[in-house]
Amino acid sequence: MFSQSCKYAIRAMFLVAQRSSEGRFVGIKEVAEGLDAPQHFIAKILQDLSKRGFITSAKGPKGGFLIDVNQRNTTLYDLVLAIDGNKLITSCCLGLKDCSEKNPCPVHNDFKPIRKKIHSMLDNTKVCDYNDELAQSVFYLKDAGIGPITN
Amino acid sequence: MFSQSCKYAIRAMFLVAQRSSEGRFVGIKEVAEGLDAPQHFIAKILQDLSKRGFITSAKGPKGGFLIDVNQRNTTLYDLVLAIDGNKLITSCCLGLKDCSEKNPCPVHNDFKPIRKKIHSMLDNTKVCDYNDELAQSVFYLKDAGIGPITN
DNA sequence: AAAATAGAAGATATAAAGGTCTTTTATTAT
DNA sequence: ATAATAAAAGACCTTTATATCTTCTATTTT
Ligand code: FES
Ligand code: FES
Repeated sequence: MFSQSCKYAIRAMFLVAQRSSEGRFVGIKEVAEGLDAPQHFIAKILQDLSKRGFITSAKGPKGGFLIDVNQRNTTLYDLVLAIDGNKLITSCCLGLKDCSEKNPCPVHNDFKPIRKKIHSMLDNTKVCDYNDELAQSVFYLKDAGIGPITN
Repeated sequence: MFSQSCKYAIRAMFLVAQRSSEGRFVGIKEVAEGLDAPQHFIAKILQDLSKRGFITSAKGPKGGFLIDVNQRNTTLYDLVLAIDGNKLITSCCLGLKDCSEKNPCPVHNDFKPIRKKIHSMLDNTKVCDYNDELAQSVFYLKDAGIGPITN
């Protein structure tokens, strides 16, 4: 569905949105650990998001990443569009070069409403929408560790 | 959404289902041309589908591929499952190792019904369901050629 | 000013997906 | 039988995605 970079980007944005909501910068190491993801790969992705203006960065001690007031309006679709492009929403599911009513593949009519739903869902979700749920562990951004063996 | 192999496989199955419905074998070259896809790549995919029993093959002159009466019940989900696995339907959209109610990511609840819809759609579509529409060019399996320039 | 911290940048490595090519084997028609 | 046909098989190549590593630069604290 999404590329690995895009999945990490979305999770990282959720995490930074939540942890930076009080104004502090969140270090890259903290992000990587919070997602259980490779640090350098996350760094690259966050730097890209920073260039695109979705996130604010600061170097040096006390530096890191932060999502400011304006950036809180970023939607998941903004992120997906920037990283993976619009192909998920606009390209033919079966790979025809042109997805349209003029040249529909056999599944075109079936997938159209599904893609619309995906699109509206992504478009209606902002990166700060789950700050509370994340704080309260209603939702997670990494897999729960291997718990006690439950025999 | 689907891997390139999977997209080709679905389109190839639709094409062979339609063109072999009168009992003749459809050559690999004809399939590749009918899909506007690389012949050797299609060959590899069809051979794999043949091994898995989704399609019947015959060597030599008048040989090719055919979908027999039993194979007409193959659904798109059968194909997707064989080629791409079940990750589209069962894995976390944001890449968590375990997608479940116990450890849900922030989009889990939103994506759950969407994935269910995709699954049921694929499960309810058989490879021979569009034989007529394909014959009548209601649906297409390759892009229409560059038509006359319409100034 | 010096040292420590932490992101920026880009080269490099690895793996997976996508695609091509050649040789072999089986079948049919002559 | 022989020649022609067409799939089977597998080696090989290319591209893209994913991940890692090293060096550089900016900032803060002491
Ligand atoms: S033409 Fe295939 S999804 Fe629209
Ligand atoms: S946990 Fe992410 S989709 Fe289920």
